[in-house]
Amino acid sequence: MTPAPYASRERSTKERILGAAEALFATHGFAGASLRQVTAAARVNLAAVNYHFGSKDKLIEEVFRRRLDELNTRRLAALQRLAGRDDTSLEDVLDAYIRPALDLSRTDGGGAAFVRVLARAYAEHNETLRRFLSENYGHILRQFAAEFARLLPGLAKEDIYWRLDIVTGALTYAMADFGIIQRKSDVAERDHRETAAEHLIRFAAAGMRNPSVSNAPASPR
Amino acid sequence: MTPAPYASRERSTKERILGAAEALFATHGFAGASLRQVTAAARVNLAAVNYHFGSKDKLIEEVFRRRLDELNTRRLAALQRLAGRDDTSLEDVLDAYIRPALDLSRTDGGGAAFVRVLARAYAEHNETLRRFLSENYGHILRQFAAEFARLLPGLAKEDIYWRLDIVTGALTYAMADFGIIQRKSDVAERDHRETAAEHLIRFAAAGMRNPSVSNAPASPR
DNA sequence: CGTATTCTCAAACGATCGTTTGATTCAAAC
DNA sequence: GTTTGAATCAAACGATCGTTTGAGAATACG
Repeated sequence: MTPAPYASRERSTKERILGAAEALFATHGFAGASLRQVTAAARVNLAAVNYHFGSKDKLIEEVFRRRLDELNTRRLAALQRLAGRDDTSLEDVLDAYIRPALDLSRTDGGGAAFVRVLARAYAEHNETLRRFLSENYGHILRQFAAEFARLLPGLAKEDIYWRLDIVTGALTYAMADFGIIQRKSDVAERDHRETAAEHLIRFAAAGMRNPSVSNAPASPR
Repeated sequence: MTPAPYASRERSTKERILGAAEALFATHGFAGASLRQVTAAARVNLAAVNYHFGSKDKLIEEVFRRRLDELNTRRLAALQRLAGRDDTSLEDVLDAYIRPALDLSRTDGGGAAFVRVLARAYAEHNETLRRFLSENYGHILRQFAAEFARLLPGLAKEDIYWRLDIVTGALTYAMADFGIIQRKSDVAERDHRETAAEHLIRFAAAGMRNPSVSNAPASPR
């Protein structure tokens, strides 16, 4: 009918599918969002998913890869601006870890949806996904742990990983906007997230600075 | 209405369904676990779910109600042993909040599965479920917040809710065993969880005790 | 006992799932 | 202008989903 050349379309079919899938996976989960919903939202044919990605599982992997590559790159870049410097504070390192995730959630192009997809992946406990995330994640985690170890010399290495794990939990939870605290209608969403980030960083810094616990029970009642 | 006719069986059909549903929802999610899987695991007929619960959604609600009633009761009982006393520490109150969830995850009767179901519910972001949880949750939260306010008189009420929210995030994450830290093979699971709880309580206490942040930006770079 | 009620069961319902097919359309290479 | 390979499309595939049905078995009550 219309001889509109594909190259002149706003976005390619693959990108439209990835965007729609991201949004729908965030809302309905991986099992809950069907390929018919995804392709309808992306305004492409149903068969396009299997043509371009091979299967639904491969599509899910691509949704992750697209965002995680950028998130990890940004975290590392922020960390490397601080690592080894004398004037680096604990809050700075936590900021390098937390802020890129926050910024991602503010991206216009669906980043806000992705952080919910990420949180969902943790909940799904899917082994394939876990391994995939762990591979892209362990790398980052080790570098941050090394910098924390430098700033907190009195802390056992094991304690650092424990506490970084706790921070990650609170961050995942906060980014996905699970919280009981409801944003007031007169507060913009980015201000709400900024406030959440500040609370989180302060909280995490205090928890991190705590003296080592390895040989002292927490609450001996 | 009538007393269980199959009273001689090990467990009633309803209970067997609830147990199997809990385990399968934890593993595969609400959309991912089918009623055929559930009824097969419970060794009951497929139609039994709709007969006893009305629908799959109602079954999901019952899975929550059964455990949450007990969890909330235990948290309140622990809190009321501490509330208002002179010798109550911040760690004690956090213990009353965190420990019952921990204990629940150690229950033989599938409690360990339920904490993962609970975490999943947060991720699902289902509005019906959220409202249901909020109703059973806001009640608890307010009482704990009041006790925290007593022990931390310098802290704004808003800050208390923010921090309690952060603790809940880290707790939910920890209970569901999402963490990157893998339990070593020579450490029993309950020891692993005990260690996680101690770290969490210590971390949370330090974060809670932090001076108020409401009028001071976190990381003014 | 017989009757009523509660529960279980196999079978089927229509709907929707992920995936595949084969024909058709398009842009570019020759 | 013809050929070629990539991309899109409508249609259908078998499988599985939640739910419903109606008959039969088990229990309770008169």
